[in-house]
Amino acid sequence: MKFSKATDYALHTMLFLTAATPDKPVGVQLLAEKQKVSPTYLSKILTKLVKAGMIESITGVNGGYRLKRNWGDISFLDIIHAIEGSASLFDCSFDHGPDCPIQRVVLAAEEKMEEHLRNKKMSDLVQEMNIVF
Amino acid sequence: MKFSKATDYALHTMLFLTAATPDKPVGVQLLAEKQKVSPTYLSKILTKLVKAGMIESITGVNGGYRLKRNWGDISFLDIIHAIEGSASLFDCSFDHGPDCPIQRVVLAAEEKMEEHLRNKKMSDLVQEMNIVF
DNA sequence: GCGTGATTACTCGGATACAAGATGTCCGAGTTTGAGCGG
DNA sequence: CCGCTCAAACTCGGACATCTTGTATCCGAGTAATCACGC
Repeated sequence: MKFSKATDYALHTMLFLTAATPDKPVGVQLLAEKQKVSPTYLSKILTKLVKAGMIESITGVNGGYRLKRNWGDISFLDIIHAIEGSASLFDCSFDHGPDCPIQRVVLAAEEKMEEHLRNKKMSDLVQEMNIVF
Repeated sequence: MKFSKATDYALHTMLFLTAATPDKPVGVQLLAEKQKVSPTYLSKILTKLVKAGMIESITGVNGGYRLKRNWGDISFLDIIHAIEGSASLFDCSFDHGPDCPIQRVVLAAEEKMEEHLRNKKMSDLVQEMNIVF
């Protein structure tokens, strides 16, 4: 029960892209270098974000990744779901009737967390901090 | 990022023990049978709960597991932490100064979830449901 | 009837096996920019 | 100066390799109740 490193990388990359100029794409090499991770691995992670429609990739020379137009709407939860999947954190494997009271409690708790993550946008962070990235 | 099955088993076992008579120990065989899991594996999980001080094991014939005296205080969070460990869900591996804004957001969200789990006790569940176990 | 020992029904802990997922690397393929070169 | 070609700088995607963790099993050891047996 832990967020994967991939999520860590994805969040930081999104923060960086949000803080950067939105027009120019940023190469995966630069992004990887900042976070001390191999470019190919980071590229694999970012592909998921592309498929989720948050960023787009520009191929060719001076290519890289760039935010899509709808940024500002992108929340922490969106990014986490894109990487980790959006399945619920808990599956009761025991069949005691239609619904499990334990599952109900845990899912309610999970919902609390997701609500917080849903309300936090990347753009909020950029505002409140002087970019030390 | 998912709760392990071990946590599932632990929660259900605790619910069962809470609902059962507190005096008599319950054999691991019965507990395992209910949840369709091997007794040896379940025993390994319950050992963690013993070490966390929630239950105690009675060796010998008619032995088994039994709640400790302080039940009623035991929350979902206690059980989950006993199984999964109490490390935080997120570690920022990037060093941008003293604290990471991303980490702050995620940990705050985690705290929301934990708060909910901390306030839910096993005894609450037993009351509100007619035991279908 | 009563003590004593053996049997039985349990849990405990370590060692081990297995599977799945996270992490990371490598390489071939496609794409765009830009430089070089010939006209 | 213009256009063509080619190399370089990129990302993309699949196929691996590796490592960690979760899941599960097996077995020997210890323990307590109970049963059997002999006195």
